[in-house]
Amino acid sequence: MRQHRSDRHAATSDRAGRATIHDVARLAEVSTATVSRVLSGGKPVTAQVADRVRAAAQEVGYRPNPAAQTLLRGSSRTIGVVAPDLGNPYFAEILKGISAEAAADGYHTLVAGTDEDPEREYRSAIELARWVDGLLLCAPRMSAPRLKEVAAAGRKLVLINRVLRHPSVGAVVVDYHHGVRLLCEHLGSLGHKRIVYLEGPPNAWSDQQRQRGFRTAEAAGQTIIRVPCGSSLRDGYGAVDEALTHRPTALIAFNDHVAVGVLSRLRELGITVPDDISVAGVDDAPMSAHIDPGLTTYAVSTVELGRRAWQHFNPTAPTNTIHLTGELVVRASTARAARRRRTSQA
Amino acid sequence: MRQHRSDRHAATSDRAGRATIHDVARLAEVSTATVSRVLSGGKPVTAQVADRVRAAAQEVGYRPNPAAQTLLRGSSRTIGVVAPDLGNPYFAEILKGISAEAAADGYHTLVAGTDEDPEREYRSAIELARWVDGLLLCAPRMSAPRLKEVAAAGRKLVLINRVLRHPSVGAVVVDYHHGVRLLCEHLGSLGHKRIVYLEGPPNAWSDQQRQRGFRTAEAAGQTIIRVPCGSSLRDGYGAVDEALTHRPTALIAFNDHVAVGVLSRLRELGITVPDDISVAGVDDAPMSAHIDPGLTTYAVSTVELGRRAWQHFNPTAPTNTIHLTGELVVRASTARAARRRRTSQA
DNA sequence: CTGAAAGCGCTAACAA
DNA sequence: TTGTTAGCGCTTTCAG
Repeated sequence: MRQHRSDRHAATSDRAGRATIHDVARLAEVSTATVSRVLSGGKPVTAQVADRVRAAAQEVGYRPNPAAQTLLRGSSRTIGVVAPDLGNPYFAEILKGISAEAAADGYHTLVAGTDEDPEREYRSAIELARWVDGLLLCAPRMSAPRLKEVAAAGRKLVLINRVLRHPSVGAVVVDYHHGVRLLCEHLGSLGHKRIVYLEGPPNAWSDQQRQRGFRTAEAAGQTIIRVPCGSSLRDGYGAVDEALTHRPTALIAFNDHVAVGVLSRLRELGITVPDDISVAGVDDAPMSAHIDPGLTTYAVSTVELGRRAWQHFNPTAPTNTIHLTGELVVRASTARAARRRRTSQA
Repeated sequence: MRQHRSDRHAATSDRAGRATIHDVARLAEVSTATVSRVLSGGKPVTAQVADRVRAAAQEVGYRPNPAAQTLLRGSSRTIGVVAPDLGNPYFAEILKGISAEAAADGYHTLVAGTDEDPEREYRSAIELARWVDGLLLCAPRMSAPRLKEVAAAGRKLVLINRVLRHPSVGAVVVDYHHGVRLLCEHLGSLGHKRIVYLEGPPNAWSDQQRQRGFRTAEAAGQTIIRVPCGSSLRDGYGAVDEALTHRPTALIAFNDHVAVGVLSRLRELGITVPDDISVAGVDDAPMSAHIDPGLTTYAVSTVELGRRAWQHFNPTAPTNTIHLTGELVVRASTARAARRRRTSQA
């Protein structure tokens, strides 16, 4: 007993999807070519034949084998998305946006998380490149030469929050330099002169852009102290104690998740925000408007990010770098700097 | 100028990945069969030939075409994950967990978000079913008959937070009945007798399980008032005003995200948690321990969920329903019920 | 141990 | 309008 089965009852739902085009052709008494023509549509076929084919296809529950179609067409109608941390809401939202756009155009989305590991990132990208029509790398940490390897291994490469000098690689980046400048100016206008920056992951291009913003602030006379941290809530929580040893009047976190961790630890320590210290984040996560105190941050739309990234996959689109500018959102976590206590040794 | 190119320089990185097995065979002066044998490993080949093949493959940057392999093997080494909302951190974490497990075993992960739409959910599932070796549906909203159709259309179906009477469908579910009972007992012991439940999405099986828990609480003498809400932060924010018209002493939200929205709105209204009203969530989101006040909730490990789900894809695993039990986490958002004011009309 | 040939399921070119 | 045929890139018999 193999593929065949003329029993009518079992057809509709039993092994739906396993039938081949030959089964349909046999049942409709036409050639496989005709079946293909009917089902792909827009081809010259007699209405009567078309109906017979469709009925047969329905009956056996035929769905074309996508691997066969891919092999033939040379396109899987699939894109790949690689992100450092799929659990991070920021990347989750980007994934949501891009996969929705892709689905609307009939594309599937393959994902891979890399746990911030540049090596796994590279391997995942190379691996997926062979499958997909286009590859989207979110905040890739790998080196530029490897990025170029990936570009060469695949059809189309698009980067989010990373730039690469390469003729065929598109990118969508948030202007974090601008964001940090806005944040620093805001804090400066509130009298803050001594600010700790809780740094993001090493190798993160977007952290380097923030650093540029801080250098601008330093040139303008502000004091910026850099403390290694990371990108998650826990990282923020864990970096507070060291940050405080530098006696800042304000903290700027790599992103809002870090900032939430920071607020949590400060609360534990009995330090009031914003009275004792101001805190700001970056990215405007959904929760940032809803926590207490509301978080001052730099807001960029992740849906816009996803949408723009998808546009890059349009073959007619120019392969350039799109810069997205956000805006300062001032909430309750920042306020006028507390007068520095002369000697505030605990 | 088509596929061929004997220029040595261009080989390594230029069009890496586009070379076919024939290119390698030609360069190594062997048959394609031998190339295949060498590259798939474990086949009898002379060491010398193997070296020559590997060198040739390296030189032209050969990577096998996955569509061809899939067509031949009948397996894409890919699983599909469908979730109502990819941006929701709960599903993002499940996706992270499952895709990490899958990747560790050499499987890829296809994703689809459905925006809570049962119709799109069904279509995505049917679509993916043809591609993948296994399908994971997170909290599916579609009807049982349709679920069975999906099960029939694909190779292996696993459900998260939904059960289905079907011999070949596995499931991993959280015992929300238990969770809600714990939450109600906890609140009961604090003197709460009038509790509003902010309901989850209609059609959500996991909401029905919570409802069972509430019926148990009602049988034990507590008063539960149900208010339609949803699953997101915004939903929670928006449902508070109606909830308050019922004058509860405590609120239980469908999940922690909803609860955060609730806390936010209560704060706006000048209502203090837990002094004026207690609030609890479900799922123990990462932020729940870090917000103010810390959220009392029912905690289940999403990584455990993902890991168990992956186990179901092991062909030797029994196709049963795994029940995951969580635990009550008491934090600052719940406290003894305030003495009811006789007439507290605003 | 290696090569030749068949064929996975489908679509496109060419005939009829 | 329809059928026949070739072949996408790979793996796997079956001979040698």
